[in-house]
Amino acid sequence: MASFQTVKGFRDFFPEECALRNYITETWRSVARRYGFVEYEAPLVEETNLYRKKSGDEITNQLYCFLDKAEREISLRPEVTPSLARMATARQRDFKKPIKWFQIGPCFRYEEPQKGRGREFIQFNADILGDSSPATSAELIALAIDVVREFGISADDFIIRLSNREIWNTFLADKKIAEEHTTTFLSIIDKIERARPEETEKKLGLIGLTLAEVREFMASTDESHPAFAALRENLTARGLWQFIKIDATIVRGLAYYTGVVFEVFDTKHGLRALAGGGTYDKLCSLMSDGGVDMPAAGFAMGDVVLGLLLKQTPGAQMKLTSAYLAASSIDAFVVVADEAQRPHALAAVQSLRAAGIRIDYNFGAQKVGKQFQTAEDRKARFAIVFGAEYPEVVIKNLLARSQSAVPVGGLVEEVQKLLAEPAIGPLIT
RNA sequence: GUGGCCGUAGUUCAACGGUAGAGCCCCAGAUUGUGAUUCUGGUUGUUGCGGGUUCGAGUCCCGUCGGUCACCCCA
Repeated sequence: MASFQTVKGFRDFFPEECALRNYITETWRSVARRYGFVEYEAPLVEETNLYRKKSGDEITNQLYCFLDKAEREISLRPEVTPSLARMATARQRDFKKPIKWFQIGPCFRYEEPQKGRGREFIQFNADILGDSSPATSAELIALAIDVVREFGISADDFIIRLSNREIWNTFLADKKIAEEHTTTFLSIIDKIERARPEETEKKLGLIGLTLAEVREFMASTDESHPAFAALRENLTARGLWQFIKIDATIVRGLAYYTGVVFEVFDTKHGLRALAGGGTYDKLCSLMSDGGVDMPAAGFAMGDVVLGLLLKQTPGAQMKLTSAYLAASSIDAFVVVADEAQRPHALAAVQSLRAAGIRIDYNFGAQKVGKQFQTAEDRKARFAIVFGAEYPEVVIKNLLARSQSAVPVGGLVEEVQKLLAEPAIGPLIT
């Protein structure tokens, strides 16, 4: 038994998990680029005050924070948006608007680990700054949809729940409710499906509302509401409106959202939110003390819930499996059948690798049968045998179980030619 | 931060309060130039850690660390 364990809530990435992580991050990156987003990165740690300034209690009591050797208050980043706002406002004149940026990297939250939640997770952030039109939200939602679909998760498997905080602002204004109650009110709405009705009624009563009138307003809010008109037109033109479900209870806890808010959920497994985001037009102004007033919108997607969903969705799992195979397999295994030929085999190993072919071999003398077994275990397509017949070498196709001999001088070209052919072999491996 | 369940070999799990075991994995051999199957042999533990009860604790009690699930909230 090892003396050390991982720190609570952190995880090891053994090759299988690492392949999953890489597959997820590479997919995020490729789809984001397809949408014209450019990658950036921010520090893993920031002054704790950066997060205090931006957020309500939700984030700050989940901060993974500590004092460094110079007694500075430091936090591991719980999210990247505050850093983004700091970076973007600091140099906003250097970039043409709209700024379309994405980021992929670990974030940390100090909370109790549970299903779909650790203290470390990898997050994908996509944000658009400097354009306040509904087209930004539409672009982000479209990106979120295409990212999820790229993993092999189909329209049956997920849904976007969409709302807009402005409909509640209008509602409160109509009811003559003071603006100071807005935050309290939104947190009641956020919990309305989970809390007991009597309690909700009581809390609403304190700010001068009844549950009945709130419910009536919610029931009357659907996709025909004017607040969604432009977004609906945009996403309908893209053929993506079918993924949207209007849900007025989506307000999102983070205090800084101002308009459109949305969350991505799976439809079959009751998992936590896959992704969430919205518009946050005031954040840049807040973070720059009024220096830069720049509209913004964005969303974040985490790797943990997504990974759970990928493993549970058949179409997604096939892609996942082939990504793992591609990450762990080699093209050919060099078998040293006669130790006297090892120097020649090593020379060939180097030549093959220089040509970009993935090659492995056994470090020391080993029975030929064992070497073939290793080649099989490594999912190599070919075994290349160096034996007494050198300078002839034998190339064996491990799937078709056929073999041929070539002079060593033509080995690299021959292997390249064979690898270019489609793999043929037993369907069941 | 609060609560439930769990912690035994690399791994999955057994073991009535009474000598810590099995399958798989791994290594070697049967098989000295060809992959399966099979067979044989072998390595591996301060039972997470620390106290307590007991003649005796993997087992019961307390604490602690970790895992897991839920609350809270969210990626």
